[in-house]
Amino acid sequence: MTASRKSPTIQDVARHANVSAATVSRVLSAPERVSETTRERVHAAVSETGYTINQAARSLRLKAARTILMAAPNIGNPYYSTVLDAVIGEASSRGYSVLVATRIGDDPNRWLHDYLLSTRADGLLLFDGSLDTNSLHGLGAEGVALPLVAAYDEIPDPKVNSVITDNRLAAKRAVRHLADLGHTKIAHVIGPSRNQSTNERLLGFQEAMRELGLPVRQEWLHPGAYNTESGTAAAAQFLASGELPTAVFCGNDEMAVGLIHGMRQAGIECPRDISVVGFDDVSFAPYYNPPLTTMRQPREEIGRMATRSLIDIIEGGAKESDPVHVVLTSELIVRESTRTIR
Amino acid sequence: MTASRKSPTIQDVARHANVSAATVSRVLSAPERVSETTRERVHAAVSETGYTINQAARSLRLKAARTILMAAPNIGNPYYSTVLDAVIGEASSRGYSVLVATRIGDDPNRWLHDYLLSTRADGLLLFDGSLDTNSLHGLGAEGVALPLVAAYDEIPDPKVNSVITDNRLAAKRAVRHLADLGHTKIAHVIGPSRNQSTNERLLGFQEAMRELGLPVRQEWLHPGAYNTESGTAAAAQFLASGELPTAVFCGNDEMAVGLIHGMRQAGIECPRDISVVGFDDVSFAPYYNPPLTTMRQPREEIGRMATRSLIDIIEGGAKESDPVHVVLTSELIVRESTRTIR
DNA sequence: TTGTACGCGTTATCAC
DNA sequence: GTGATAACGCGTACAA
Repeated sequence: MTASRKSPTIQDVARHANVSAATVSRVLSAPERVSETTRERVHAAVSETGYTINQAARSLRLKAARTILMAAPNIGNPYYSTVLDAVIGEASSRGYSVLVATRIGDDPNRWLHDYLLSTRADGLLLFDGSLDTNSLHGLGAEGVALPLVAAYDEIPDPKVNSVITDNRLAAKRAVRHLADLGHTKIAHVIGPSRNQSTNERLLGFQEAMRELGLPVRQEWLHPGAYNTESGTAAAAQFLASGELPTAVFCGNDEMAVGLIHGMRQAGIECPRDISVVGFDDVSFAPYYNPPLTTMRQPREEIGRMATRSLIDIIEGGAKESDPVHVVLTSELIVRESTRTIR
Repeated sequence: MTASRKSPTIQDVARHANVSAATVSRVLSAPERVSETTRERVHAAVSETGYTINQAARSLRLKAARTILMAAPNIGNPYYSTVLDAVIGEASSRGYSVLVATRIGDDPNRWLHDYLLSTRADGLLLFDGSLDTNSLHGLGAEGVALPLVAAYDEIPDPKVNSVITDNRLAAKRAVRHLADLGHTKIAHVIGPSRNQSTNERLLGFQEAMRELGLPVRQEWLHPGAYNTESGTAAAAQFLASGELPTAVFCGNDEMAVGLIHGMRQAGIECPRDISVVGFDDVSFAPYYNPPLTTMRQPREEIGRMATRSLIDIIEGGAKESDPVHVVLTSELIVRESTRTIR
């Protein structure tokens, strides 16, 4: 209720404890370098005054914010939000805060400047596959080493640290699963084309089909957008294609669900009439009706590993020489949305 | 490739443009207060040097970080992630960054200190209903006005700004919908008890049942945790209760889905044998099988409004006198998981 | 073990 | 319209 008083500074604490500001600072960051008695006095003064360190001043002095930035295309998507959860867990356990940004806009360079080269964030966790790593790496070349971990897909630039999953291999395994069940008429719902993981999955699909000697029909390739709506649109497209595929490999679970929904509207039941494989194994996948067969992405693992690498890079200094490349494997989870062909 | 050079400061720009640092600062924040010609010269110097403002220094000087903090219990939950998406959208359109924190820990005071009273964030968006607003408000009383908007439920403390939904009313409407369909044996899957919205929904359920002259059976009340697992557990409990309810009102969609799944395992089909109403209308609700009847929460709206209020408070200074209280209404979305009783 | 003095990069204030 | 100057709060040589 009192009028808004200035928050206490390290000087105030120093006065309270009859020591210098430097000593207070030492108590807070290197307690062993100060005597037992003064340490106690300072601690008491800290709680008396309700002192909290001023992060802005600290960041200015240290040229580090102890904050990382996670950039994702759409945090409302369950995939990214699960990853974010893991990122926050790992980061905060190491004393880092997490800044989140979406919809990066058309000028990633300007944007990155704003965030990273401004003592706002010490490093970038890049989950946006639609971004060009060249323009990012260009930043690093300006003289400032940019701690960056890309965690969305096969990175073309080996200089960029990355945590990825084997999208292509995973896609092949999904298609093989369908083929093992006797399916030969297999369609694919593709993700957004700007996204690199999309392309890897498409490549895996095509590769598997070729290896199996199965034809890829253009009408059975639907360009989607990783959301339920495009799954439903895919269903409409396949329905209109004259002949119906007996199985569909979808680029993610949301599209799979949209597809199944759309098919059901037309009287085509999954898995009775059509088998569907999703991708990601989002939280509701096992609870869907039918429970979804899908490629599980180790989302928490991705978030954890990427964060760990990034902070290691930040703290270890920029060891430009040896970029980290982690490849995690996806797992086929067979549930009830796929079955042997009649 | 060059050795890591220091990033350019406002002084460097000033030298390049043959002006003082003060002028550069003015060009950046109040361009109209500087002549056309020097303005151009400064802009040129900015791009030549690749200058970016140092936010830490700026925050230190201004005592503001242009950053807000969103605290939520679990960002992996689709409910919060959708809200976060809206929060980020609104915040960035007003030039603010968003810091996200979960797992606040046992000492919210200390935690808030760290984040808020340290020029790291200018305000708090509180989505964690398990937190005690008293200890939060206590902070404000220490002399520092804490910009805070609580956005999870009916706030007991009228001094705290809030954006809420009418949970109790919404619960009543859900139950009435079931009763209108002829149901009298109605169960409820409750959310986590620490959460206040849970209690409001429970209260609404009980109130509606009383007004309808319907009995509330203890075995048909299941204490859940807002996740799919507890929905399945609820199904098991109801199955074991001797008599099965013909309808269930679930505290959120994830539990509804878990319940339907669990029931199906036991041969009880929804909506044939049991009607289910969820809460939230998460993204997959319309695509579930059966499409879920649910109370839609205006999640984006909640995120937007809360963020807007918070930033207004931050920028308008702490007008302690008139806290903002926004109540948004939920909407009943009737789909196919509910039907008239046989 | 502790204190002094300086600088991190910015903006507001006051002159000119 | 523009420049000089001080101050924001902290950490760290260096000195004692």
